Amino acid sequence: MNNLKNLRGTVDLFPDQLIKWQNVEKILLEQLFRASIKEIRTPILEMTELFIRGIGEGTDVVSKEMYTFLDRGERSCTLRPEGTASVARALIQNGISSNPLQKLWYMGPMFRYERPQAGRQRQFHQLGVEFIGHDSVRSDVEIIALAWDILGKLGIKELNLEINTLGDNNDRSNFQKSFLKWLETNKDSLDLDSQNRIYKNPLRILDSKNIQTKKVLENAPRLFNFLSEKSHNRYLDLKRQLEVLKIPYVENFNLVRGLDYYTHTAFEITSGALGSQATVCGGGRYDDLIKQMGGPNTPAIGFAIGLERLILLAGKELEIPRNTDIYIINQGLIAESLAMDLSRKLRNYDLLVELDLSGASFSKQFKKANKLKSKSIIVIGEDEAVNGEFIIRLFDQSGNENKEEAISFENDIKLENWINNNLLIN
RNA sequence: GCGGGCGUCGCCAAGUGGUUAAGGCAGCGGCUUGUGGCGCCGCUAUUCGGGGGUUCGAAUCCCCUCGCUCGCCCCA
Repeated sequence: MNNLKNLRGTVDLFPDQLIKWQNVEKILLEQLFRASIKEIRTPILEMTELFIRGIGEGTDVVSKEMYTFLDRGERSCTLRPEGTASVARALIQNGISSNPLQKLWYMGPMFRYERPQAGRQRQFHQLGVEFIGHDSVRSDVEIIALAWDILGKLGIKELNLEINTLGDNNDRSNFQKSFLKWLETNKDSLDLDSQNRIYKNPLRILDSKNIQTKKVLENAPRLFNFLSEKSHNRYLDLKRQLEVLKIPYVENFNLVRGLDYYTHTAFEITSGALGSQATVCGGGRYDDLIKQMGGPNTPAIGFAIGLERLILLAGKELEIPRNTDIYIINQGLIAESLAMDLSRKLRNYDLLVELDLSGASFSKQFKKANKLKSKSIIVIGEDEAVNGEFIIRLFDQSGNENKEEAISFENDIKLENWINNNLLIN
């Protein structure tokens, strides 16, 4: 008995499923290309320290969800749980000042040790976009619009955009002082999880889903009231610009992202179709991160889209594979090499060509071609090998006689004409 | 990390203590020894996620374990 299995929370993807992945990725890449956003690739494995400093020690991601181990050189390594910290590190390390304004994207696997469920795996994939060095409200708007449009391009309906502002460092520490006092006096009315967060990560308490806690929080001080005039105006401007673009949003004053580095704008795009893992896209501004990590003072904003959740939401039309254009039926020693040679020649065209390698009877090979819904077939057997010409035939599912032609192995012009007239029309 | 549901062939499943574990799809072989669809015929689980136990007897009952799934938590 084979007891080798994939690790929990990881999956194997097979061709049938990957059609949808490939189609989705193709649309994503096209949108990013058109918006002139450039790709960056950073290592999947990084020093553990990077995430502790970048994401924040108090976060759940860092404190209990990382895949961390010692390598053979006794260095503590971690499989990346998200992409932003690595991008920031790479930019700082390679000299950010020579290119202070950048629009970047990345895509790839991320790892978090969590209990798997629908839309949540231990190895999952994210597309992330980061605008580095941009501090204008317009960059916030472009980031949000980009995320919104990408999801729209994939035909995903019924999405909700939630926005909030977290203010700058100053606003937040003013708020936290007052909030902490309030938490201490109201500690007993909070749920246990929230009580545990009071000193570790008080902001997250705002995002609690506990009904009782939610109710009590209604009387808590609001971050919004601690915003400086500048921060406040920034937020109003963001809303105004979103309205101009007719991007519908809902304000959620309790929206706090789970990673420590966010400032000002925070947003999430959710879908009811995903069950409890409703967030398909999350992002926000992180003006202090790069400086905190030892780089120059560089504002930035970004988002990440969860690809597994995106695949769940994307339409069925993206699951349809392209059918074979030409299926080459062949048998016999000479015929088989002629067939192989012809298949190579056919790769010069935008055609999906499959060479039958089974050596099975012609009947079997025909059945296979039929099963694959091949648009046409080429037959090469001993007769064809002797005569120096092959038969190419249009081939529809009904099994009726179809237009066919004998073409010499040397007559490339005739072959090309036949392809142009019969296969490349639409 | 905590709670609920589930686990029979590659996929979908019937079977809830009693001789050989239905059926469908897919796959393979044949009818057609070199020509498709459709159709017809045949083959494909010594075994019920894994391990232990109860019993004359277990896929069916009990325990443990693994996995999936839903919710909590967290997040994308």
